Order: sequence, then structure tokens, then C-alpha cells
Amino acid sequence: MPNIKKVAEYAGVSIATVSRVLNGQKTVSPQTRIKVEKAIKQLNYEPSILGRNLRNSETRLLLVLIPNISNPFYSKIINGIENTALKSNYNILLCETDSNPEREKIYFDLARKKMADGIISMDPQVDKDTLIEMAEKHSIIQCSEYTLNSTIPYVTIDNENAAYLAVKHLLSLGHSKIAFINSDVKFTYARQREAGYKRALGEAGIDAKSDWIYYSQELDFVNGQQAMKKFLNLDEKITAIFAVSDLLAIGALKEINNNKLSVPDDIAVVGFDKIEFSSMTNPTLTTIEQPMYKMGNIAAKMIIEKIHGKEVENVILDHELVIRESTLG
Amino acid sequence: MPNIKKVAEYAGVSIATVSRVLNGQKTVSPQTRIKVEKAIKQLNYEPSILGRNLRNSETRLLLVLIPNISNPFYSKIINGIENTALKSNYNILLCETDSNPEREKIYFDLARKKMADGIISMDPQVDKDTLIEMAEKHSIIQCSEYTLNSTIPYVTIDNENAAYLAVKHLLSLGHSKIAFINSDVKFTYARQREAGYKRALGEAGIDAKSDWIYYSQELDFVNGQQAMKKFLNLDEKITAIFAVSDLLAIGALKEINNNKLSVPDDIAVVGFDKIEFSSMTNPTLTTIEQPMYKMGNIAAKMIIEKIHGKEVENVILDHELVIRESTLG
DNA sequence: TATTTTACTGTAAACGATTTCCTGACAGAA
DNA sequence: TTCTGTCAGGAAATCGTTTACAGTAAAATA
Repeated sequence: MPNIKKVAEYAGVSIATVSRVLNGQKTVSPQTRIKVEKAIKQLNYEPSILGRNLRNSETRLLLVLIPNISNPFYSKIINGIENTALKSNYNILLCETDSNPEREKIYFDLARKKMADGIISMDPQVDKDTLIEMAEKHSIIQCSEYTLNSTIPYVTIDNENAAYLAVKHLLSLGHSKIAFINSDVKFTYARQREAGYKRALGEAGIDAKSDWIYYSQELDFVNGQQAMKKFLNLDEKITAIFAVSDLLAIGALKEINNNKLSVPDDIAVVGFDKIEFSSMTNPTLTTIEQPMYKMGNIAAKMIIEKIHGKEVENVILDHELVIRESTLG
Repeated sequence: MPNIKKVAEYAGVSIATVSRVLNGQKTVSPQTRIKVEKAIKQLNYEPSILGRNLRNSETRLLLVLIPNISNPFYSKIINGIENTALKSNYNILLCETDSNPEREKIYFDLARKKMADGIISMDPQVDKDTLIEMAEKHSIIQCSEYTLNSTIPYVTIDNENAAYLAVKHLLSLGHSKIAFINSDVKFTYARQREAGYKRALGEAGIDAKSDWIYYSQELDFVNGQQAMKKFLNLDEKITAIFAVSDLLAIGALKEINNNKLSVPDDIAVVGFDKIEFSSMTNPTLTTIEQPMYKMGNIAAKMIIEKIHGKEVENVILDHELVIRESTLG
């Protein structure tokens, strides 16, 4: 494999000159430039990033921490991150933590050892203390889920108002027995959405029964089904469901179908995220739309600015209620 | 930031000794080792991977080329790759090509510039000539989709027999007008599955009408719906569908529902991949199961062996027909 | 003509590790 | 006592770049 030295020898110039040509510096005479370019082509030379990385002490790699790549919610955000990052010549190292602290450690170590220039954390399960400690020496931002009372910049939506909006919609349809499939309240977003749910019910003069809230361990179909099973066993029949994720809502939908009940006639369902699947279910799912792609874009922009030493501000993006068949009629 | 030199000075030993401690070499006396370890802790030193990478000319990074991260089929494979890679201390750089040659170039360049040690290509759209050329100098393997008549090792399933199995199943249920939603025949798997489809029909004495095959540009819901629209407009009504991906099948399912037809009573549907969502549809989807996670495992093992200069053999994994509601009754 | 710019280009020092030699000390054998 | 072998640990080369600094010749200025 040819290196910069070989090219320099072949072209009859110094290493420095080759480097200058490589980096498009203008202080190289046209003739020399041509000579060097010829040598590069002749030798089929490709500059090694390893040398450059060491010299510049950067890798142009971004760590993206997610709990689970299979969740379509994250896929869209990653799309957004990737597109923006690529434009600034950054690549992303996708890190699936699987809610496993060991995994998390592997990835944080990667950053500690300077294998990455910055971290975008989307993992609600991330150990907050570690994150805050890491943030002292490294560039970190949080995307979607964030840590209250920390100085780590974040981009997210107004979870409380989004949940409020969803529940208001169900109330406006005449529902009063509205169940809520939440995730663990150790997550900021879960607490915020629960607050929105309760505020909406409260304003309507309904007090949320504890039976009406199901705390799900994971945000997937199976847990949605499980939640629904519980609700269907209640003495007092609920007539509507609001779930903090479309996957949960779709699981609930499935379970309702399995019990020969109809959505929305027997039970109305509202999800959260507007993942692609949510328009493919039968009936299609009413849901809160999060601008996931945009959130990814912004997250990437933020982390790159942070890496370059700029100050970055928190960003709250808009959400929207998308009304579809699961709450029609 | 402390470097190895600082640690050496602090511990009163040479750089070499610190490195030896770092790498767990046994030719260091216990006292010295302790001294060095103390210094490391005191200074809060983390060895930089950049230096090591340059010296060892490796990055322990694997490029994984996929067309689209949002497709759950790929998520599962990536899961498998990642778990196996991590065990060998490799990390994966996820590369979404988006079927965009420019993107593809960015990622291949990354490998050319030695930012990655090997490539796992899962992108059917990848430019075959480039891939073959790259394979001369770099470690590459293909996963799922592969290039016929090249020497690039691959792991995949027996697509023809899998399709044959699916269609046989429909035939055994009494169907004879079986449509096929394929993707572009420029893909190896598409040609192979079409061959399986035709072989099954042929053996049953049915000749596949060209109207019965729809060539989809992308493997997503929308295209499945589109395909189904075409089929529903045919004069001669088809009674069963076999689609080369679950997403297409689910799109078809949706369109059938939209037309107030019933699955499987009016039209039976078989998909391909057994993605998670395929058990959440109404009715649940009969599908061909691919061992996606395992395929990822094996792909990672193969590329790592290849990087280490070993010979690797192609692998063909088993598939299985999973019969569910969409072909019941 | 003498002096100062300007435009290139080369030299060599980083960057931060790993690893190949090499040396010195010490133990055991002759 | 001398020789040989083993072991711990140091010096320095190396990986492939970038870049500060210096140097030189030609052009511009006085």
C-alpha cells in the first residue's frame, strides 16, 4: 500500500507538498499540483484516515446510543441524524445498548478512548450519573429523552402537552373511561406524559383511577397486548386507550381484535409517534406525530456545534395529533 | 489530557513499560505493574485508540451497508451482527445507502481510507463492479443478497426453495390463481424466488400469467398496496398472493381490507421474512421465516475471519414456512 | 541597485500508542 | 571465578498524516 511518502518520492516533492495538495491548499503551484496528482493516480494512493485522525485528534465519528434498533421510532431519528452528519463529514456509530449497562460501558469507553468525537444519547435507560460525568469531558447531547436538572443540551417535544392533546381528543369524543399505557416513570417523558393525561382528565372532572394506568416494561407489541388484557379484565369497562407508543397501541389493538371487540366502536385507541406501521393497521391508528426525522437533523447539528466548542440551546419541537380510524365515529 | 508519556513519568518507568501493563503482558514485575496502575488511576488516564489504531493499522470497525435502516428485516440482522462483532471487540458503522450511489461512494471511500477493517454488504442495490473491485484489496462479505459468479463470500438462504415452499402451500390449499409480488429482477434473490414461484406453478400444471407478477420498486407498504390495486383490477380474479417481503404483503392485506374483501376467505396471503409486525396484523400473516439474527451472527463471524486472513466458506441457512391466519381455512 | 515582499517548497516536530532490539542484573552451572 | 541464560525494563523506530517554521528564488518596491 502506498503512503504519502511514496507519493512524494514518485512526484519528486516533499511530503508536506503532497499533504497540501491533498488538503486543497492554495499555496501550491499549478505544475507541482499536477505532478502530485499524477503520482497519486499512478500509485493508486488513498490517504489513510488513521494518520490524519491521530494528528488532528479527531475521528469524525458520532456515537448514537439507542436502546433498540428494531424500534421504528428510532430508525427515523437515525435517518435524520445520518443525513445531517454526513453533510458535515461525520459518520455515525450506532450503539444499541439493549438496556444493558455492560453494553453502555463499552460505548462510553469508546468515547473515553477518543474513538468518537461526540455522543447523541437517545437511551432513556442510560445511567444518568455516568452521562453527566461523561459530559464534563466530552461532547454530549440528548435526543427525545433527556435528564432533568442537568446541563446536557437536548432536543425533544413537549411531552406533557402532547399527551394532554391526545386525551383531550378522546374526551371530546365523549369518552370518560380512558386508560393509559405508560412506560416506567423513571423516564422523564413517561412522567411528563402521565402529567398531561392526568391534567386532561382532571380538567374534565374525572379522576384517573390507578387501575387505568399500566406501566409497561418495554415499548413493544407484546406489552401492549399484555396491558390490554389487564384492562379487559377490569370490572368497570374502559372505552378508550391512550398509549405512549404506537407499538404498544398496536399491541392493544391486536388484543381488542382477538377479543372480538371493535375499534373504535367498543374501544377507541390513540398511539404516539406516528411510525409507519400506524397507517397499516386495521383500523388505522390515531396518533401523536413527532417530527422524528427533524429531531435527528437537529440532534446532529447540535452535537457537531458542541464538538466545535459552540454553545448550544435546547430545542423543543412541535407535535401534532393525527386523527385516523381508531378514534373515528 | 494525560497520555502514555505522562503516565510513564509519573510512575517513573518508561513508555514501553506502561504499554506493557496496558496490554497485560506478563514481562512486568508485580511491583512495577502496581506502580503503573496507580499512576493510571491517579492521572485518570485513558489510552487513546487513535495511536493504537495507527500503529496497528486497524480500526476494529465494520462497515455494514444496508439500503434502509427502517426496514425491520435489516434491524434483526444488524442485531445479530452487532452482538457477534462486540464479542470480538469490533464495532459496526451502520451505512444506509438509500440506494444512492453517492452515499455508497462515501462509505466505500471510508474503507479505502482504512477507516474500517471490513465490509458486510446487505445492499442489493450495491454496484457490483465496485464491490468486486473493492474485494480485491479489502475484506468483504455479502449477507442475504449476493452477487452470482463472484468470489465474494456470502451467507444467505435458499431463496428458490423458500419461494417454492410458499407457493406449494397455497397450491395445497386449492388455490390456482396465485399472484406474485416480486421486486426488481436485477436482484439475485428476486430472480431466485421467481424461479421457485414458477417451478411450483409449473409442477401443478399451471402456467404463470405475466399479469400475475408485479415488480415492485421498493419493499414497503405502499408498493404492496399498489400491487394489490393492480391485481384487483384484473378480469380474472386471483385468489392468493405471495409477496417477497412481509411489508409488501401487509400493504396488500391493507388494500384487500380497504376493498371489503376478506383474508383468507377471498384472498390468501403469504409474506416473506417473518418480521415482528407480521404477527400483529389482522389477520396474522403466513410467512417464510428467515433466521435473520443468526444470519447476522454468521455474517459477523465470516467478516472477522476474513479480516484475519482466513478462508471463509459460503453459508446457506434454513428457512421455514410459518402458517398463520392469512392462509387458514 | 538594494531591500522588501511574495510565492512556493522543504525540514522536522508533533500526534499517541506498540514493538523490536538491546542492556544490565542476577541466578545457576561449570 | 567465569560463563551462560533468563528476566525486567529502557531507548528508539514506527505507523501516516499535518503543520509550524524556515529557506530560497523571483517579483515588487524604493
